[in-house]
Amino acid sequence: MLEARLEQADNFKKVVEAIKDLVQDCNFDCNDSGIALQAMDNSHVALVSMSLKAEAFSPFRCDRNIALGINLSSLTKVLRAAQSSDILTLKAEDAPDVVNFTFESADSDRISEYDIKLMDIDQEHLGIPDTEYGAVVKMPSSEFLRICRDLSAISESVTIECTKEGVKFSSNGDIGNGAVTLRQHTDVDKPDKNVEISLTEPVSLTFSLKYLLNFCKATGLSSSVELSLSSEVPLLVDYTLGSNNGFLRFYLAPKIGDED
Amino acid sequence: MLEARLEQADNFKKVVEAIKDLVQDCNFDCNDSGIALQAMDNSHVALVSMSLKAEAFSPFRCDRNIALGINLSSLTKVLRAAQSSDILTLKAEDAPDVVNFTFESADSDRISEYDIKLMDIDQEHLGIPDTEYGAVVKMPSSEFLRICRDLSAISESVTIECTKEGVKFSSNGDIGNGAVTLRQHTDVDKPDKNVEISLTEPVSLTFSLKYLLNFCKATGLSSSVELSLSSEVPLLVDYTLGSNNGFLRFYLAPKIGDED
DNA sequence: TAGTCGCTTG
DNA sequence: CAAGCGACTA
Repeated sequence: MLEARLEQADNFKKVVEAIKDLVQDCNFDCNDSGIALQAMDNSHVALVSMSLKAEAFSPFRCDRNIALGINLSSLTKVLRAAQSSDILTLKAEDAPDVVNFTFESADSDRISEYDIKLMDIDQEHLGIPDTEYGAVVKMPSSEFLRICRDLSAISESVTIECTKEGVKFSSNGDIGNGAVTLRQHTDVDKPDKNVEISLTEPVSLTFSLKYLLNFCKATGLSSSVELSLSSEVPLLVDYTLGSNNGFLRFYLAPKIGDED
Repeated sequence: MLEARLEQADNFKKVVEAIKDLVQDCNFDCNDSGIALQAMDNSHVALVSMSLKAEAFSPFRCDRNIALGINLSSLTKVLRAAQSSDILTLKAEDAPDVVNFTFESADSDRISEYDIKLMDIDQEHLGIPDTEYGAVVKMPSSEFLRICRDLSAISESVTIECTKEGVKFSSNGDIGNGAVTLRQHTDVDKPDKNVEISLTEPVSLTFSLKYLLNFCKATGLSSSVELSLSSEVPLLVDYTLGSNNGFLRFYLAPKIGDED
């Protein structure tokens, strides 16, 4: 059986909120090391990969590997019933029909319990190659959100250009053009504001802002985000969850004809 | 003649907003003790009973008993013209064709006046038996709203089960099941958050969430709500208006086949 | 289907 | 105290 208790229901809510617009149904793969999820988005352009390590929970118990096939829209409905400071406990039998979510208010005077029916989902298991990226940019997640939002007023797509000078996000559209350039900088006092660039090769790739904005729903999960780019390889947008208790990663194939 | 002056138009607005979706036309029965209203909802499943005591007004004058038959949708339109902090005055002759609403801004710089035509409405007077309920639950009205909302994501109906341990709201639906349990608790520091249960007999009854959600439009009128239940008797959902100046009560017949 | 209002969260 | 998200209304 599976039993996983999370002190802050909020974290799980945010993870689900961040992926529910990309994926309809997916398996939550549970084993003794934690809970993981991998899925292509509905239009097969983006890929989501999430991991919540066992250490994120206390306690965490999972006797056998089980795949919980859940409809994310049902899950969202249920999670809406959780106050953010509630304690969330996830339970399932070894060959389950349902997964059980329990939300307890901190003072335990209110207990909500929900069962969600499970579904069989074809496990199109997606090997994600371990790529050596030409450029890795670490920046504040709020900054990334801001840039995607601002540039989406200009165009549907953004070109991310990484050189040793910095990273440049630019869009060209009908009303004009826009570009935001970040230079690498580190400040020990405000590590959250750091922009760090590791470059082995300059890159310039173009992506759909609609998807990037979707990924940005994970902003609340981590103060920083890591963008990894290489030519002709999907962009990796990586949010590391607090205390390194897991991650939420999005992959997005570049647009082919470059500029819009 | 009738003349009733209410310091806060807002309260009257909220009362009307809370019932306008249940009832199309109804009589406002005015006499020297105040203004009252009773009506079945359009589908004859729910009953609304409102009372605004004379003390809620200052001044209040009503020489003869009069029934003001008003179309609630017209009334709503007129009341929308009132700012929430306006002073509302309601006037009618003894054998009136119209009822007059006057809204004055607090500083009296703005006076709006509306006449609504009255209609003859068959006074199907509804004796509401004075029931001794098996269970009475007093809880924060916002909590009740929250529960009805959450569970309506699961099903059309909710079963309310009252035992000496607490009160349990549960729903079964296609995507799964949900239940919220509240234990009795009182905290003198936060009386608004109290959950108080008076039980003479355990009860379990099922109701339509659509109607309950409708009743919840009265949430803004009172920080707490009282649910009274007995087997095979309509549920009473009771919002006491501020300073005990009246009430807004809803009655809803239980669903027969219990579970959905 | 779009805009407004209220509620909840950070 | 301000912003974002969700619900309800027109």
